[in-house]
Amino acid sequence: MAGKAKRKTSASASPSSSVPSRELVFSIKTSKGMKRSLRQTNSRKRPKAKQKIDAKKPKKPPTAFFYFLEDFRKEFQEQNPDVKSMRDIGKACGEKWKTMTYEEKVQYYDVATQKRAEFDMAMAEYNKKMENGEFEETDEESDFDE
DNA sequence: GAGATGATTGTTACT
DNA sequence: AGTAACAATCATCTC
Repeated sequence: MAGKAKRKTSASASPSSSVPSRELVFSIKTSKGMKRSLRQTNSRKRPKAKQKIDAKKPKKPPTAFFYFLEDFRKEFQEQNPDVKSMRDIGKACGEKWKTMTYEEKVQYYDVATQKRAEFDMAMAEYNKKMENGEFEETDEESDFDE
């Protein structure tokens, strides 16, 4: 296990240090709600929630919020067995998420950041294969000989 | 009965 | 630079 921290991205968590003050450059600004607003304005177009089975393209890793959801959901169900759907939980989770402090959220951000690193590598490999022509994802000219 | 949806925020890719 | 779409999950809804 020698330091495998090969991330050169801005994240560079550098957890090896005691990290008294995790200098994470997360852009947690108050300018949130904007994106959602746009989506809502345009109406979230969701043709199908069914995820496609694109084994070639690396799926997007769950965000910090989702990790928090996973943990929060368990506790939430215990405290609120009446609540069932994830929708209700999501609302409660989102509300609490906003109340959470940076330090509390940073835990999940850190996990998400690592996942992002893997995703980045997976994407790099995916792109690399693409160059090799392993996959013909691009529907430029599917008619090869037909 | 089986498929689709809705709700939450965050991240990513594309234009 | 900004927007559109998708990531997990499951009760509920629709046909």
